[in-house]
Amino acid sequence: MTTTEDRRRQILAAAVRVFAAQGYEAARVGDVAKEAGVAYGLVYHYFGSKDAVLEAVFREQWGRLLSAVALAEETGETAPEQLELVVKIVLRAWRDDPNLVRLLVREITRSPHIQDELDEIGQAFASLERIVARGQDEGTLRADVDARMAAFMLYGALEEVLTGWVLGQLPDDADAVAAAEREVIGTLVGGLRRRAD
Amino acid sequence: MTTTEDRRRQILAAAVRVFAAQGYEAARVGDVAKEAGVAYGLVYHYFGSKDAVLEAVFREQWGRLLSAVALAEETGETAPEQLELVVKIVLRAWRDDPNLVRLLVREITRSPHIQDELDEIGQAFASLERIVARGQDEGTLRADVDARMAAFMLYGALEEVLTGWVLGQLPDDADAVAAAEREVIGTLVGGLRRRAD
Amino acid sequence: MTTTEDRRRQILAAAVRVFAAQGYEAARVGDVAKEAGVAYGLVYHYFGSKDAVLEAVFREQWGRLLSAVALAEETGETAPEQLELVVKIVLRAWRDDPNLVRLLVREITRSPHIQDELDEIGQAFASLERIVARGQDEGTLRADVDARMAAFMLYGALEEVLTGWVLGQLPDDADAVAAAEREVIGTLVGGLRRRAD
Amino acid sequence: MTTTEDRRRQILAAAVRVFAAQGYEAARVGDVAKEAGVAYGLVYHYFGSKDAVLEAVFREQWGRLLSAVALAEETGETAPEQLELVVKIVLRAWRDDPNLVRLLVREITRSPHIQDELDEIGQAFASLERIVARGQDEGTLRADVDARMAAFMLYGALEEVLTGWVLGQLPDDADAVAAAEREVIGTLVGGLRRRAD
DNA sequence: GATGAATGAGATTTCATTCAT
DNA sequence: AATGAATGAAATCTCATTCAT
Repeated sequence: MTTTEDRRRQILAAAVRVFAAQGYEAARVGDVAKEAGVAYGLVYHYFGSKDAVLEAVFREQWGRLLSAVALAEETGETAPEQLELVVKIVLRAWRDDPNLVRLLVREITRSPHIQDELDEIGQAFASLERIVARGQDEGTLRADVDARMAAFMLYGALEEVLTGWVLGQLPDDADAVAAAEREVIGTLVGGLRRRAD
Repeated sequence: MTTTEDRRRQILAAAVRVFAAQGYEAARVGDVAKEAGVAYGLVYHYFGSKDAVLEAVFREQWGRLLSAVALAEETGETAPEQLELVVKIVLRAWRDDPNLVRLLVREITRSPHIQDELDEIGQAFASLERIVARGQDEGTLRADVDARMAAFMLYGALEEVLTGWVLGQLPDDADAVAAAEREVIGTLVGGLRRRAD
Repeated sequence: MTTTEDRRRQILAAAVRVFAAQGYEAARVGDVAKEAGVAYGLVYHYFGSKDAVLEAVFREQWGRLLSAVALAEETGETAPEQLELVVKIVLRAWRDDPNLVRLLVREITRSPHIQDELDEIGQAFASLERIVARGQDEGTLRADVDARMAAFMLYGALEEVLTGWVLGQLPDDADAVAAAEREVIGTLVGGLRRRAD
Repeated sequence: MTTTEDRRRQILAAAVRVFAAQGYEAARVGDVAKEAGVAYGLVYHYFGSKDAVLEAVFREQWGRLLSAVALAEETGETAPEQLELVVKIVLRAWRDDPNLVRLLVREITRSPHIQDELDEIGQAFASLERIVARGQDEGTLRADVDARMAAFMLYGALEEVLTGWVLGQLPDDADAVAAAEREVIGTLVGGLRRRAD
């Protein structure tokens, strides 16, 4: 049963692999179909267009990551602790599904196709921004940094670490991933912390 | 005179504008030619292919930025001061040539075929990494962060700020740019500084 | 049914007509598609490129002729009789499919990129060579001619007669074709025959 | 002095080499210029077009060969002896200028560009045809072969031997060339000879 | 005469999308 | 639901020819 829904997921998972490997523009619809082991036209049966496939990946998969981030915001902890949690969530997503993360990282900020329609992305930034703002109110984060700017820096640093892993320019074994977590937290979150001085 | 080299630059400058406005994939060679005010085939006279145009932009324009970064390394100042200089150089490049920065930011991650050949980028990372390592030796930067990882975080944060400007998600008036400089320096370089505690 | 294979043949047959009429270089892929009554891209669906279409013509159509030649070799007859059979087969191919012969004659020498891959042609020469060599062993053919050289002369004479027909420089009505058969046999095969003197 | 005429010959000689190596269609005008060591545009200064270059090669170089053939016709000897002379002239031309012969052989019969304008080629055939016809009148050549057909067969056999040399499929050392002469004469001219029977 | 940059028509090829089965 | 042949617009690239210097 749910064969229909299974097929959909099967194609979506294949799309993640193919888009991650070749980039969205370079990937052909036929590559996705072949990777999924289904007929050419079936991609169009389930999704209306190539764009729609990418959008579905973003909406459905990115959502998983974003809802995790949203959960971090709900925690009763202090802002720095919430930021730490966000860093951990994002970096660990790499371990769970590197292809997905690779795709999100590569295409998300840059896809003219998508941007307008997907405010989920904006929500991630908004979420980070809110956490920072709250921290500034609480007095746990330095107040001389624009909250939105802080969110961008944090996202950028995370993205680049992921990119380093994606492109094999940074070691990505378990130890390195664990160390990266500590280092990003120490540097970024540390850099945002308000100090006694 | 040097008409030949001028023509080359003329086409390259047009390519930067067109690629920045439309994205590399979406831009047609004819658009570049028209923007440069030359005939279709002349682009192929100077560059062998559309790809080669992009590569030339990367190699030649990106090089200008990177050599500026390299100069920062030559300064006799302390590592944190050198890092501050790098941040200023990169962020100010936006003011000087937004189209170029927009292009570099948008396409560099997307072009797998370019990346390999362009070690200039690798050199920028190496430069940053060396500065950080020296700072750790001097005792001016915290030693519990891998130098290469630190370079990635710094680069990523800078890139994302630029991206924010490119996509209009961050304010980019003169004041905002000046403030961004202070904030990135405060957060990132600050986060890497060794503390008395 | 077998619609797929039919379509392939349909395009191939159209290609033979178009290439024969205009020459390979002058013919456009669109001409082939139009002649076949199919869309532009379908040619690329079945064959990967314009070159591949020509190669397919050579391999598949030329093969039919060559296998006929190979059959001549299997006959139990004497070498001169086998050579006569070969002459008849080749000259009659003109009557059966002038366009094909026109194409083969015009393009085969011109296509250096094709030649290497097509050993079918080499096999035709080898076949002729073997027949001649056997005739020399049998004592039915003169022994003071290199067998391979004899094969080349025979092939060349046949090709030129076909070329004469193709280009309208030799009469090609039924009588002329019948006469040509006798004359080529009389001259070439006769010239190779061992004589009592 | 005659610098002008020298330049012309220099370009023509380069064209022979380039056309022979790549084929006329595949060769680019720039290749000819580079091979000649002159500027691109100079080819157009001396010859009006790419076609005109080929035509000049045919007219001027082919003429040398044809006039030699014409001389054979003037000899007072019998037809078979004249044919032998023609065979020798053609095969020895290979030794003198293989590239030229390669070009003539490859393109002459097949160039749609040229054919109409160049009746020199027709004259070669006409010359051969006349020799054969005279031989039939004299009673030295068999009368049951159409004279024009005989000319075609002879030309074709010669062409294929040359092609064999061109493509390296037949040995072309001095001994082989000498043997080829005897063999072609023995077979072709022998095949056309009238016999006592 | 000599140069080679400049032109642009025209060719091949790609690939998202449609649609008959 | 599933298939994959069929379509054709649109892109890249080639190269003979022109022309200003």
